[in-house]
Amino acid sequence: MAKRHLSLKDLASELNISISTVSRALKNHPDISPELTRKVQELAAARHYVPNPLAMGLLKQETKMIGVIVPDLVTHFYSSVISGIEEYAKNRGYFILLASSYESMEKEIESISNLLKARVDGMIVCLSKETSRFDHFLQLIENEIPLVFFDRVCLTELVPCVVADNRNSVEKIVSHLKEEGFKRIAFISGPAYLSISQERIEGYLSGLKKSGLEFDPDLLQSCSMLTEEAIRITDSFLVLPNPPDAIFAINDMVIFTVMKELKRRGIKIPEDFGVVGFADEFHATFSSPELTTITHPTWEIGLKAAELFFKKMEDPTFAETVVLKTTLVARESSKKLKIKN
Amino acid sequence: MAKRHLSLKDLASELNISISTVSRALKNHPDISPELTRKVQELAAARHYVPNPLAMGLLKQETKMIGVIVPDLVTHFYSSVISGIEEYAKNRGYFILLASSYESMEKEIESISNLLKARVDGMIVCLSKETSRFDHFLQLIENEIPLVFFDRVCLTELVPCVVADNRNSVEKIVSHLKEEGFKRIAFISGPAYLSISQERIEGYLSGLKKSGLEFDPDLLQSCSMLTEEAIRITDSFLVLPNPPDAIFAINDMVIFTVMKELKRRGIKIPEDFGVVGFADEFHATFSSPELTTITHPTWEIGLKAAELFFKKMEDPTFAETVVLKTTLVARESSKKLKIKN
DNA sequence: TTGAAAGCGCTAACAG
DNA sequence: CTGTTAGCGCTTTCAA
Repeated sequence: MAKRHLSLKDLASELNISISTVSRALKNHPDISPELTRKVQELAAARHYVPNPLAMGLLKQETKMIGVIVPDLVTHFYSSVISGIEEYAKNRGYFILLASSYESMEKEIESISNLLKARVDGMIVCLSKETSRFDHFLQLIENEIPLVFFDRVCLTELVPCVVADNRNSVEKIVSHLKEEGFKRIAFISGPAYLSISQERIEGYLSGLKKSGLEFDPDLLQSCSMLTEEAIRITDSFLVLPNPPDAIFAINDMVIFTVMKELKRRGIKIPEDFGVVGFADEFHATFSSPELTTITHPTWEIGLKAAELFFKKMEDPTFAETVVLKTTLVARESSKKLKIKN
Repeated sequence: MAKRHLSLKDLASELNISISTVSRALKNHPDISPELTRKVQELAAARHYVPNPLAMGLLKQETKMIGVIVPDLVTHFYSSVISGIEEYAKNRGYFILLASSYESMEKEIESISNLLKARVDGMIVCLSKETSRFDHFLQLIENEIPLVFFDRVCLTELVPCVVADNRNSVEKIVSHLKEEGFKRIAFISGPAYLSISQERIEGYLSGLKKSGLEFDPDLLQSCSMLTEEAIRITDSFLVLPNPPDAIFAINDMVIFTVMKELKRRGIKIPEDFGVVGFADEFHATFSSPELTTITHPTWEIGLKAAELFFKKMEDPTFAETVVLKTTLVARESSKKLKIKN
């Protein structure tokens, strides 16, 4: 319904010159006389002329839009990464087209198809937790559509990736809990086919070894990340003949649920049970006790993903994986020692 | 870098017919013979032909994109509304172009300009908390660019709006606290020029009256919604000669901060002090005690805003304000009575 | 029943 | 130094 936007033609007819002259004047083409150039640019500014991206896109076969697919929008981790991507993209004159997979592979595939319909120039993606096959991404790669993964990644030999140092993060958690005096550390991991699950399990095993603790298979469980399952797993830990005295989980949602379940059972945190989260959701400091977590550089992950995206656009063979450092923020939920003093 | 997408021309040359025939066949134009139509459609399907939105857009002067401006992405309220908008838009074949104002009027204006450059067909906006002048929106209206506001709104005679029933929400809070036995209820509001602040203050006053409580100006404060100011106001309440025994705030961020400050001072919630939030951030149930809040139908706000947007596209004079009901979810932070039993 | 041509806004090669 | 023209992909008269 909007009024027709101003076009080069309008400027041209107003100045009684040709369209191409206007076009050239606006880009300071040396062929155009300085006075004319100035006159054209002044009129364009006065009229708030904005080039039509559709026309440009049609001509150049590019939309200057990046499709971004995340499992959901409402998790702080993702929205923060998106903000980072948006910031970097904006500075390069690109827009972001957002799509949610709602943690479903089917919706992920649908999102890709939608973004393709919108002719995005490429995509930045965090896999859904269901995604165990990668055909839909292979197809993008075959069509030479620039692609970057972050956090939950795959096909790392073909696609640039940005990930947190998951292995090291978990090692930090284990050693921190050990130092605080916890001995039997349980880990609720995510679906086995996810890269982040595998890396964190590796970190768990190596962390235990480094800390001189034994690995007990009973203390390592995979979780679909649903509330009910987090509760079920927590309960199953508690009834073990030799139960854990500390626990950490693949993300904060799960660990918040665990905390709630522990508190419901009258178990004291951190006196009886150490608890550590993963991702540092915004509200970690509002829980009681405040949650010790691994903090991810979410904004930087977004910036880096966008940076790699533009590299990938320039060089189709580019496929580096960037690993970003995380930080363990020790809060109350794991401070057994302090309490004892 | 991506391979050139398939065009009508490709299909036409493959079938040795003209482009316009292919175009017509694909939209089941009656002029085209059934067999040809079938043949064309089969080939198009086999080749996964997707019409080029840039070409369509250029022709029809529309991008099928809606610009959405929110104060930030990482607040659950906004990301949830966005999800709702996205859902509705997707079903109508529209995409969403996202922009954050970061609660700054300057960035809001910049976002509008950016979205205009991208030639969105219109915008759905929640005002930044700084926004006290509306020239930038008046300009959109003058240019007949469809616009819808949600939550924080303005220019309601000209623009369709979706808001929560703020007045009634606050009345619910006041009467709930009164019933729980609290007598001096303080309210930390937002900037005075925001519609939500005004409505909630109205609800505060009428709620007090209905509950037979007296209004004490000392107990009503405006807040910029920054952490430091929330702490300062909390402290100022506590040193009053006649301090409040309950408090609620314009949003959950502020009230979480207040809770932390109260706890830090050893004040017991809800025994000594009742606390109620506004917006029901995802993590309200993870705080300790669990936070009583007003729940907003965020998803529905998004759906409705999108619905109004399409109405506005069809009818430029349309400017209805839709008011959605909220719910008070009573949790521990306000349950004085239960505790006493 | 089908094809040719114009035009949406823009750039770039080619003329003048 | 400036104008003309073709073409990006598509729809839509107008012609055949």
